[in-house]
Amino acid sequence: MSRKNQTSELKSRVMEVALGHFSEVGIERTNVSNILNDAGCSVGSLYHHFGNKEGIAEALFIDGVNQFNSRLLEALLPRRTASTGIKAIVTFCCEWVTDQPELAGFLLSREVTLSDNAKLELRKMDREFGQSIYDWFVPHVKSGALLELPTSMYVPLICGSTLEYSRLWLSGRNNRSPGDVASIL
Amino acid sequence: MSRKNQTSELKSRVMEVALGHFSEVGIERTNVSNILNDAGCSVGSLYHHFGNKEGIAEALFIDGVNQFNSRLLEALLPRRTASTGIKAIVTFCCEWVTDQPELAGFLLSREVTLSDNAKLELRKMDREFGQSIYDWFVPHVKSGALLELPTSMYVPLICGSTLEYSRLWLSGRNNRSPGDVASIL
DNA sequence: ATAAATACTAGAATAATGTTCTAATAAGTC
DNA sequence: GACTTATTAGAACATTATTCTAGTATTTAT
Repeated sequence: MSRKNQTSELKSRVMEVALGHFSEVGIERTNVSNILNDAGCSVGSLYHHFGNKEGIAEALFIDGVNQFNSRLLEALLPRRTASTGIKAIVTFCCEWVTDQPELAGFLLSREVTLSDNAKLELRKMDREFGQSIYDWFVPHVKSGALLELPTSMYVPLICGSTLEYSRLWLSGRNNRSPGDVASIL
Repeated sequence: MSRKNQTSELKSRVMEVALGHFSEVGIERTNVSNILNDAGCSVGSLYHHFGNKEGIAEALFIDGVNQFNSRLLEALLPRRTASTGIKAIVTFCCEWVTDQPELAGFLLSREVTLSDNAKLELRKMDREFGQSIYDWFVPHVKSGALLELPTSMYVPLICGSTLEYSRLWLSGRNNRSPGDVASIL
């Protein structure tokens, strides 16, 4: 195997293993040595690729947000009416959380403290994502199908309840999964 | 000063200082030694009173939830109609977050990993709080003023958007405080 | 094809820091 | 006033993330 492949395989193996530990006991309480053992990685390699323990969390976080954003857009953009669009967003959130509870829990926990670099990258992703969403929204606000509100309020209003329910489910405080609830929506 | 007073003063001094550090850089990245210095507390005392670093976070968490719950009930219980009640909850959340951003951020971050003991205590608080809320709700559901839904869905539906907006504001991602938004509600 | 440069791996050594432990001190109690 | 208990103190300890030096494989340039 070429080195590139070998390397990227090692990285994703580390990230996969780390996510398991992080979501089970939190970042602080997972030992680097456990990750090393489970992923079959040496100390040197890990620190070469990720810098430090937070670096793994950061990579996971950015990957996760990227995946979430692009899938959400896939679900939203084809919709032609305000109502089907909003429903698509809500349904997508519910299903995404239910399908990958570990990753969802990790992202929603906000346990990660991002480096300045990661913050910049995330802000860039935010802007691009926000712009795509905005473009979809504009015609529906203009047509009067959706209320005109300060832009910062749409996301919390549309996703807030769903995410809050998801948090409760992820922490084991209610039984029906968001995906299950969404299916009767 | 009596020892009891001295002790409880030391404890709250430690908690106050710790909250400052926690909300600034997170639990993991605050050094116990910084807390000790800033609070004027010895290693022995701190570990005697709190057990370990997480113990401080736990105490802060439980205190915070207690305070939030009791104040919310004060705001809700006097309301006589479904609509004024729901509005009271939303307004209260917005104002509470805005008034004590550090504590709110700390609670919403869910950075704390609770010990089994703390979980039990919290569950007990949850039950009592839930019961009080439930008692207020019942008549309004019966009268048809509020939809009948699975109980686990009321809190996310009523508070989710607000809390999500709060999280965004607390992380510096939008400018208008929840309290400010609520004032035009 | 060979040399030079680069990317990566390895794990022992180190440093940082949370926690324990023993002794001393002060407050409360009988 | 003696005794018990709660609290304080900080040096010693243990854990664990991270650094560092050396070595190995892979790519690139000549």
